[in-house]
Amino acid sequence: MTKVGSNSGSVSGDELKSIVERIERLEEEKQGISDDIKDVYTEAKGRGYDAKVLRRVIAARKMDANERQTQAEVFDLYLAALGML
Amino acid sequence: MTKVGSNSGSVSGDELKSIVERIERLEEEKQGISDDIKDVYTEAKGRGYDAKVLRRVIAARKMDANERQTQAEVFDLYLAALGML
Amino acid sequence: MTKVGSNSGSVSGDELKSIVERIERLEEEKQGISDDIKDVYTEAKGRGYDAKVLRRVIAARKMDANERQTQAEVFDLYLAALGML
Amino acid sequence: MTKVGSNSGSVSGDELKSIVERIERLEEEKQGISDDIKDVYTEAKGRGYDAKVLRRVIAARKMDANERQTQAEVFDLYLAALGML
DNA sequence: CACTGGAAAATGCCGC
DNA sequence: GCGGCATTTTCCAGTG
Repeated sequence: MTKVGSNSGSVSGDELKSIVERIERLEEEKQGISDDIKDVYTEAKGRGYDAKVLRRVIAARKMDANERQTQAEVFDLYLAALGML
Repeated sequence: MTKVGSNSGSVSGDELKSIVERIERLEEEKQGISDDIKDVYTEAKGRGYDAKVLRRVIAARKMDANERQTQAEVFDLYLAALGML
Repeated sequence: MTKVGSNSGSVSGDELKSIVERIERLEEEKQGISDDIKDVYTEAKGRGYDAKVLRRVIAARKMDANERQTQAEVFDLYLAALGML
Repeated sequence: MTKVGSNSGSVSGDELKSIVERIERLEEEKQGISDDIKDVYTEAKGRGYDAKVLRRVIAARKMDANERQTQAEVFDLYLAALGML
């Protein structure tokens, strides 16, 4: 049951306000970082890199090496089954 | 575990092909409808309507149809606690 | 300028309604097909296929063969430059 | 054309590495903040708040801050034409 | 033809 | 553990 339900229609404005503001503050920071990331991609693009591929590289690095290998194998297996290899 | 893992590296090409083709067929149809929608927007634009606003009207109506009031009481209560009402 | 702007605040309700309803009708159909696609993925999963990889296979097939090859080469090139190959 | 295409198959590992690492660093920070946000929601939940509603409150405030009234006149006009006001 | 903004897809999370 | 939902990310069309 929620706080709302458990106290008959009254909520501490201060407590709630604090929570909301903390979240909003964090989301601002997060947005700032997202913007920074975007900037780096833009810069990379300016230097001649292909942003799309760059994203795939980052994603690949994030993946555990073994997992990556496994997925690649399954992928090829499916292509082979479809006669595409 | 995936099919791949469970049968030592072999996949029925026919079954997979059937699945893939069904999906591709459906995606084609879907694309066709997307094109139709785009056509309507284009036509509307030709008649002087603002496509951007049109989209917002559609979105608003969808929200209407769905819930619009779901959880609204609790929501208003929170807004009130924040001094926003 | 939009229709709205060009006729001093009046819009033909019938014409607009027709447009909106046509779009909504099409979007319903589209949603239905999306649901169908989801069903096929669910079924495939039930048969042991890895849905994630399946999506990649579909995407690969959609891509022009040459373009795919090019992207793969660039991808490997980047990995090599990073000492990951 | 990408850097790749323009230099016959070779990419400066150092430059690329720098770019990739900057992005990865930023994404780490971003993830950390996401975790912080999640923590706040968890804490709020522990105090009896409904996380789902909280999210809607935050979203509503964001819309407030942004525009809320952008294009609203045209929008209302269309709604009126549709008999929705 | 690059950029912005909006739609679509994919991923991840939370609940049962 | 799985399905549904919300968020995030990716893609694409419209615009200057």
